[in-house]
Amino acid sequence: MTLGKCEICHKDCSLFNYGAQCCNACKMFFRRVISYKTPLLTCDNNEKCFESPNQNTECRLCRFQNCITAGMIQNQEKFNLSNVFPSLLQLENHKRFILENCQPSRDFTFEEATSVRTMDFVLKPLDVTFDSFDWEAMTQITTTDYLKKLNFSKMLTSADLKAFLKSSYLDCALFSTAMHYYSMKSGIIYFPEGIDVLPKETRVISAFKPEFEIGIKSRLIGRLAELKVTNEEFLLLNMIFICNPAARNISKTGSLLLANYQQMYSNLLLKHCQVNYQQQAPTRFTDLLSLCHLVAQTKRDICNIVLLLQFYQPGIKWKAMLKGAIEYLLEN
Amino acid sequence: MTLGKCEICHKDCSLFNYGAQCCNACKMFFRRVISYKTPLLTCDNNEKCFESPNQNTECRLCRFQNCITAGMIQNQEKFNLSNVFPSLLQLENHKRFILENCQPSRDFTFEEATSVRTMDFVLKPLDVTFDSFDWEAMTQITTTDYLKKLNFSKMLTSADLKAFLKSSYLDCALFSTAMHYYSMKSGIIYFPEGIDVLPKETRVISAFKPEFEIGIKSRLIGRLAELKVTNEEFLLLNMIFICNPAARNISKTGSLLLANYQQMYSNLLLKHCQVNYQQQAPTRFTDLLSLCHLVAQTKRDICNIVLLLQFYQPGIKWKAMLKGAIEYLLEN
DNA sequence: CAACTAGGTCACTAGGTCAG
DNA sequence: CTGACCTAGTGACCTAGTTG
Repeated sequence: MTLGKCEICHKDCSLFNYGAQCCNACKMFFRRVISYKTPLLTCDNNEKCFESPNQNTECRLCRFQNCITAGMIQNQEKFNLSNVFPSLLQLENHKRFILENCQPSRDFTFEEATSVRTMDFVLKPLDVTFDSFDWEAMTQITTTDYLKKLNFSKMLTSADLKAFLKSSYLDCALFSTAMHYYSMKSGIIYFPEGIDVLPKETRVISAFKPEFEIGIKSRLIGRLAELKVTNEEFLLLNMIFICNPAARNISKTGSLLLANYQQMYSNLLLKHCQVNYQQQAPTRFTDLLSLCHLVAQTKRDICNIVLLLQFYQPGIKWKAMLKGAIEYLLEN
Repeated sequence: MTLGKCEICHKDCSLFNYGAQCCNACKMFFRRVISYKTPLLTCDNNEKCFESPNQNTECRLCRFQNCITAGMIQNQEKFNLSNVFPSLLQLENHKRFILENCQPSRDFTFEEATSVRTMDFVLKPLDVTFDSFDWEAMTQITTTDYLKKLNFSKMLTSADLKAFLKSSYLDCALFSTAMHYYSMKSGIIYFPEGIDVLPKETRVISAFKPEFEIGIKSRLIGRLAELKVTNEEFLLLNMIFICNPAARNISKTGSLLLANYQQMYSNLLLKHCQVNYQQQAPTRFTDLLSLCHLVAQTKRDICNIVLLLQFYQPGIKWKAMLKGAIEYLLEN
């Protein structure tokens, strides 16, 4: 009867569950994790339990990594629109509230912001005013904080979480900002209190062309308006862009997990389009996905601005957060 | 071998089952549903799974809708008198018990009563007395509750269930009341405790002719007595009248399902007549079916009374239930 | 007897429960 | 949190009855 072994715990087993040959115990474990019944995942063994197959201590995180490696994947059925929207919306609103009303409890570094540790925020006194750099740093910190709260973030190893956060936070921040100001009927993006997203230092750069500025401030938002993107579509698209299995330095397991989630969000968006657009669903779906290119282009524009700033204004004192972010950005 | 595709799940398939080209899996699914082995049917996807043909997630309700649309129909053989009578009788008796001994747990609206949600009843204290309007509302609520418990009701989408309930509850209530008091040897209908079915407000209407009153109270019951309608005949006739494929606002699929059931109950009644009346079976069958016109006529009379009441007694405060019911009635 | 179909059986899996 | 055990839905396969 026992024709094989559980791919996770290597016990004798002939069952198939969630797409992998696995015993009942591992099935139940996987199910509890992916259904967010038991969200906390840490490893006391340097996240290397699974590297030695004869190890007798397997922590929950490493056990889950094994599940993903074995190809286990959650049933799409419970991952439906009515389950997913409310939590995404709540996270998005919470992020916006923190961004507009709080400040970080101290000067976080880029490495700290992209680590597993959570960051504290305190209410911002009314007399504190942020300049463009402050807002940029604040946006990055709230965005990484937001990304860490996503369900699948808690299923990544600390190294993969870092790789994921570094690779996705900027796309997420850009897309989310554009969507926010589009929904406020604005044609360009800015920071709260009407602060320009481009620091004043850029004004004196002779090589700085107006096309650049327009590109950054209104290319993405303009397309959102053209397509009349709804909030639901944005939330799903954002997840699809974020779950990038090709994130730099990510492990094979992390990549698999992100690919699974990207697939599920993608299916969900297609379904959403089919319900709302019938025959035009494939066109709508493609139009929405093509926003990905605009986000990437905006990111390249920002990269160029940073290079120009470094060249023309070498004396700028970057905040800890921005310094690290820029280093990562220019490493590409 | 594979000359076509399953009309439900679109897999390659050359079989015909239950009147449609369909694979074994869909055959088994349909069989289980119509035999009430697996009664519960809900959709998490807004009941639109079947609107997009390439969807990978198909819920049970939508899959069943597809079966009906493909023309699948149950074998009449298992749908015989000895299977059908006991459950119909039990539902009818249960409704009568609730009507005479309970009251709604709160003031339901017409929309609530015709939604999928079940309604709660509580035992009526002995000192509570109902007037004519109370009884009318109570009759409508118990009737919709009764209709929701019919097997095929659980196979309708929520929208179709609403359309079905709104279109059928009054016929059902009128016919059932008439049958009840005919079987009690009464010549006219009334409400429990001897309450007049016509509210006292009608007495002062000058345009109110006695023929009207007689029509409503004794036309139908008189004909039941003339024909000496048996309880079995009533139960089947009631189903035939209720399963009206021409219900207003019903979808094509819902209409098909009701037509199927109407056909089956109709076949059953004819068979029942043949057993009990031999050569006179066709005559008996036609006589019984003609009761349909009397129910419709009684409904028109009620419609007229409501119009008169609204004209002569504009100050009446209708209960929530009656208000919605009247609006629907007068929309025709 | 060969092709076909209604209905039965049963191994299999997703998900729930509950004692430990 | 864990995992043995339970339940319900599923669909491949089987059987018996029908028909040309």
